[in-house]
Amino acid sequence: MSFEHGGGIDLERDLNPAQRAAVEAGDGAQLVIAGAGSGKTRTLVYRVAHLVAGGEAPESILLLTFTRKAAQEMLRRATQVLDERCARVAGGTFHSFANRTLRRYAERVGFSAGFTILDRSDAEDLVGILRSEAGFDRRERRFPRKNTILDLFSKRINTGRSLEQLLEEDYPHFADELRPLEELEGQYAARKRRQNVLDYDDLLVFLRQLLRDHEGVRRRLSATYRHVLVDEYQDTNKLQAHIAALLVSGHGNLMVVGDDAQSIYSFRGASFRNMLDFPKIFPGTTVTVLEQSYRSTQPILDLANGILAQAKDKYSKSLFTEVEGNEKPHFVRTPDDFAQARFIVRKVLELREEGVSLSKMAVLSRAAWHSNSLEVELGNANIPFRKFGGLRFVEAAHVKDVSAFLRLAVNPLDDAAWFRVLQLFEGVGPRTARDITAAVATAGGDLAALEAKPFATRRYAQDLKRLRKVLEALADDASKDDALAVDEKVAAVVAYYRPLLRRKYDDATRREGDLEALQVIAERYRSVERFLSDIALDPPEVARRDTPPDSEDEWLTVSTVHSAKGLEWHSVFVLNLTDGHFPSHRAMGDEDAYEEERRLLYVAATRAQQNLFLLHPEELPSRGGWGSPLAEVSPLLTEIEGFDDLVVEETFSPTADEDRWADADEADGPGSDRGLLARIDDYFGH
DNA sequence: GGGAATGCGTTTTTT
DNA sequence: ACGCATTCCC
Repeated sequence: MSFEHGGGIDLERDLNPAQRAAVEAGDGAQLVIAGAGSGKTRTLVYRVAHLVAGGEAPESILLLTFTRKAAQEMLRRATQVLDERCARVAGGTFHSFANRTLRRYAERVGFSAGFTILDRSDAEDLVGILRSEAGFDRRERRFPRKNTILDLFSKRINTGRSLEQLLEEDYPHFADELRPLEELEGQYAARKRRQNVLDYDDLLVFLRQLLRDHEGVRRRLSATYRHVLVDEYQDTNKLQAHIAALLVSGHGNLMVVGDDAQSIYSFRGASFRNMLDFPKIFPGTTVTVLEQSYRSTQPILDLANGILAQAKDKYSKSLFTEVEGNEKPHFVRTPDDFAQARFIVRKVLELREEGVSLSKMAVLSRAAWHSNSLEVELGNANIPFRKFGGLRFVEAAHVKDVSAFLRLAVNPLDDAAWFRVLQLFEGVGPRTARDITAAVATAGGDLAALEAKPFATRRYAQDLKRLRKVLEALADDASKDDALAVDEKVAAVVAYYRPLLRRKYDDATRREGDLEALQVIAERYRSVERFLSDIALDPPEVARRDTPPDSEDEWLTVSTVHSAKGLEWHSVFVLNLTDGHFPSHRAMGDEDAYEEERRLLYVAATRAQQNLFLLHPEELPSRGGWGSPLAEVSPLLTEIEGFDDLVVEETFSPTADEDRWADADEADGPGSDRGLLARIDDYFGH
């Protein structure tokens, strides 16, 4: 198409009337309620292109999205629609925007520009240190654990409720601990400030503070970003909504896009009420509703609408489509987990024979571990796949260890990093790590403290001495000519860390591979600070499962529903639709949580363009280990009115020769050579 | 007796 | 991978 090479945009041709209205709207506040697959991204892309085409400087447009990848993708598309100018539009997540802005204005909120960022587990470690310092770990009465404590602090910040309220509503059994928790919260804040570290919530809190309390800065930023666009607005929290509003306080040019029915992040304080309340903050808001789906067939939408019909609280909207196809979603019963995996393997191979590439198929689940046995079967059948969601590359213990060294080189006051690094040594546990950390802090970050009195005679004295040397080498002034590049620093850390790694893990070889990957990633960076903040805020995507190198471009997606947000595939499989897996048993007895499970299923179903398979294993290994209780069909499905008519029901059992011990070569059984063909293709290529 | 190492059971989602 | 409990070591 010619429009890809610039020369103006054809809104008439490329957009429907509702989309066009949103794209062409004038200045002011705008709310776009966009159903699944209704061209929400397209609308944002064209809006950006339209603004730039109309003469707006690209640098004065700010696009806030849920992941950095989403922003990059949109801006890439905008450059195709218009021209290269769109690549200069500012984009990223709220957190990365906060990071960039605070680096410039850190002093205004009592930090200095070199601050380091604590991810969730670092923050937990720090809370854990404070918790035991205060003696809460050795008390008679039960005291909340570090991750519960952090949940409380985080919810207070992100929802605006008070600690007292939160305890009462969500943790009544800890209601007596209000005082100590408040105290702990104060200490946590003070400690972070002293160490010049920020956690995820702080990035937002201090950005808001900066905007709210510093008029000059607010004006300058508001003048810099003359148009602010926010994607996935249903998954923003109060704090983020406040930040967006403050950012545009000078002009009111704010466009937010979202779908209340797809709000799936309330566990971290998000509220789709932000959508409902938006027009209250900005009277005169233009509201647009996008209801036509360009993604899914009508039978899939019928089911999706059916799921939503049960929802308690929503904007009403009803999706329709002109997409061709009348195949109803399949509701597939299998005897167990294993059969479920076999069904998927068989179906995936079958679809591929029909010409659907692996990259157009996805298997979605409620929780990352639900796909464990499937992954084994995919491996047996030689189906390349990539897994998204669950534990990430940079969250793996060995990667965290290496980045902790780098953090110390940048910021020797980072207690959480010390705590982690010190425990790598033989003879150092939580208690000793805490003492050494405290000694360094008292010395104001002077590494000489490592070789001072009490520790100099312990058996780990040599380790501390070497640690000091390594850290000093890393901290060498970056402006010097012979300073190490970022990847050289990573290499230096890895070389030092390797023996420690080998002592700690029996699968050290695999982990060393990850560290090599980390080194490659580091090559792209010119400063350790940047490298570290990206690791915390925009974790690089590294496939966690082996994909045969010759099929890099073609792999099946295995993902949590959360990580599938915003994406779509020709064929989608949803795993484990049983009472307790999807919905998660954790959501039982909590109406709001249960409603979120419903929206989650809605998101899963609306990822599908042509085929949707809902799987129900009738028997799953039970959680305790003993016995194998029958798994009831997910109430999320049985509650749907007319469910039986909305789906095609089928039962699948692997044939006898397809049993658990069957060799992969015989996996497709007699009478079928489809699987064989697929494997021949795999092996020889086309 | 304090603290480190070891083993066991459980596992929602993520910036 | 983590918390938790038990065992082991200095």
